[in-house]
Amino acid sequence: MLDKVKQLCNQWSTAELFYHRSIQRLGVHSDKSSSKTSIYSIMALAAIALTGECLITSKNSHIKSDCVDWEKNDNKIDQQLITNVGKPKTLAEVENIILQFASTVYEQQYCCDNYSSSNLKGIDKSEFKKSSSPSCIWHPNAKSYGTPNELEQCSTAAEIILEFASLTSSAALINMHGNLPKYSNVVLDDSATVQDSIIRSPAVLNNNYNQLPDVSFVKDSKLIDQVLTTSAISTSNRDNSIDTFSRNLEISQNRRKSKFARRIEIPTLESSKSNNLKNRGDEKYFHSLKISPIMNFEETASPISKVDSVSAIHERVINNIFKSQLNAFTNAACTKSDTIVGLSECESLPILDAPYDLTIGTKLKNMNLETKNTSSIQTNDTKDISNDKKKPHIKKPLNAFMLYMKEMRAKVVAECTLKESAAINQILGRRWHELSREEQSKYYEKARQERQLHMELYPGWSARDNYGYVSKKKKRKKDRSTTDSGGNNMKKCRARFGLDQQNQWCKPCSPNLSVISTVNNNGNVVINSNAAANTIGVSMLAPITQKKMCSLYGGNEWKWSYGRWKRS
DNA sequence: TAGCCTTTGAAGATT
DNA sequence: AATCTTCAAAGGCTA
Repeated sequence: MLDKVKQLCNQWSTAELFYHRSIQRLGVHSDKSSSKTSIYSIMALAAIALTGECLITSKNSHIKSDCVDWEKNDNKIDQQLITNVGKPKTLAEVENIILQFASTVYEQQYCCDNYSSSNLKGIDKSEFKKSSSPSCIWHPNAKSYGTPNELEQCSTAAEIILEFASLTSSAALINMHGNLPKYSNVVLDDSATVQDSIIRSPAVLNNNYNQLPDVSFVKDSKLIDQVLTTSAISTSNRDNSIDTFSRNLEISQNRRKSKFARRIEIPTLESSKSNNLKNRGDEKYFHSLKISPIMNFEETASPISKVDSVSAIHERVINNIFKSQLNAFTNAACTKSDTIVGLSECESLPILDAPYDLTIGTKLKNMNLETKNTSSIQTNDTKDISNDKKKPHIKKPLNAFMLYMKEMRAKVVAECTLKESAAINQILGRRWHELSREEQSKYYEKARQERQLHMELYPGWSARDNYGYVSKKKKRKKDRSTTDSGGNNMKKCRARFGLDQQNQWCKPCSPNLSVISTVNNNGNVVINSNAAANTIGVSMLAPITQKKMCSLYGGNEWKWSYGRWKRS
């Protein structure tokens, strides 16, 4: 198991390296809005996965026998892939394979471009389709882009990737020569080509849509089960695992609008169905294949919905597969480091300080930077320095408001044309309080999931670990301001104007939304001078605690209810 | 260039 | 138990 995880990690890092290098060598931009590039990317990724899998499984004789089937095919690429099975390929060899994959696809596309943009009259489309339609690169013998039943079955992750990749490119090409759809409701970019419009077309996407969620070609049900059980959240759907997996795949396609999708105007009845799929561009399939935590997961600014939640879960599921295996490996390596032979291999493994949240890629990128920053922070305390070096900085999970703020910030910025975060945060704070309990509960639930996931990913982590991460200078200043204005002034204003004239209080004393507070676990309302005591997430307008209220006005029967103090 | 500002909530630290 | 402190995000501003 340990060896497998090691190999998986190595394949992982190698795949990423090869992917980027191949993209560079192709001279194409990694612009995700380019559907052509996405196809290249998928093909390259598929080739990488295949290559990596050959390396991994080369020790297994039964796998090797699977590879023998490829020899039946005349494809030179396949020949190359199996040439050195069992021997680690050099960088140049792997890159050449990838480039051949990509160039093959390009030639086919270029050829199709010419045909599609020229006069197709007189050409037997079916014949052309038969001869030029690309085959599945994993199952080259399956010449047709047919129903799932016609597909050979897959049993490994790499096979699934390849199947997706092949279907994606196949679907685009076949549609070019099949039923060319009408795109009256589509406004092309100036730079958009006919080819672009075809590949991005709803019909093409529809075709893909019909194919992709179907995982019937996945032979090994354990694989699906593994995917599902890795998610702590989706366990309730396990009984219907295939459907759930399909839904996750389906919904994940719709996470983010493509550049093209944003330019679709005036939905018509005819296009209503396709508009539902308008975002399912090729890049979506690339997104769906993003199994590397290093690849960016971009967050949308769309409102929270079930779609988003499931999509997020889907992302998490994929990432968790590798994280869980890596964690298992890491823990085993640490606890048994004395007994593991060849531990030096661990050092060559990529450092996957995987972040906790849903935007895995971005987080990882940031965290890597922050880890460097952390190590660069110089203090006189040698203990801190040594600790920083030992531990990568793992950030706190976002709370409900932070999640809300992250999502709505762009919207507020667009509306208010403000850029200063402090001002925007004030607006967001007000809007947060204007939200209904139901609306807020969505974010609380999301935050709860974040904390849960964070706990699973970093079992030993504590918020205490991050104490002192921010400079102590800031702490000193805050302490001073809190003492000066928050403490004494509040007493003065309350004493001077009383609770009935809180509108006369100065800002630091005012029980406005910035000072308010919360109901703690005991039902007491607590002042939130700068932060809150242990809360249950119920924000209410209450300037003082019950205890203080009682001490000020006598008795102990005061209770905060529906926005005002009442004697019980 | 580091820290401030500004928000709410979670959690650790302190009283 | 109650209260205080810190840190999560964000990006313009300031010393």
